[in-house]
Amino acid sequence: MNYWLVKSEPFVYPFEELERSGRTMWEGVRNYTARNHLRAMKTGDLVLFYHSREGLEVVGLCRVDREHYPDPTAEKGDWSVVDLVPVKRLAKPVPLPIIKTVPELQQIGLVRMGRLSVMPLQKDEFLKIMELGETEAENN
DNA sequence: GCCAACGTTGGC
DNA sequence: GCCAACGTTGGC
Repeated sequence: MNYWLVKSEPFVYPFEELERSGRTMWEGVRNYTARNHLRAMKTGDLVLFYHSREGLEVVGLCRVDREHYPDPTAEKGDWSVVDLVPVKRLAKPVPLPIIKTVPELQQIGLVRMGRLSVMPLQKDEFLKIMELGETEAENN
């Protein structure tokens, strides 16, 4: 089992839309590093869903339901997609500023390489974000 | 809206 | 094959 994080601009494709439709083809990746990560995804791998540009938080969890195949939206070049299905929305979204304060999460792509849209996570990194996202709103 | 970081392109 | 110029992403 591998763990990943993908970014989406919520005004283009929010997590709510994935929940509504029940499935999506993760199209449009045009970066070789991100594409190679898509190609490494296996059916059943878990994928955190992050809202970029607006929101700036991890909002949900989804799962790889179909491994990579050619991106039908690519007019030229060698690009790939996977299919994702929603698993659940996080009880509490995990904001980027919080992630940046967590020592165990300093190595993740979200922090180290801001422009990468598909990135792997270590299991403990994945679990840490899930833990933050599942914690009930506390104290305040 | 600005700009840092990174990727891509193209001249040489 | 180097590198300057340009384009894009995405946080701030």
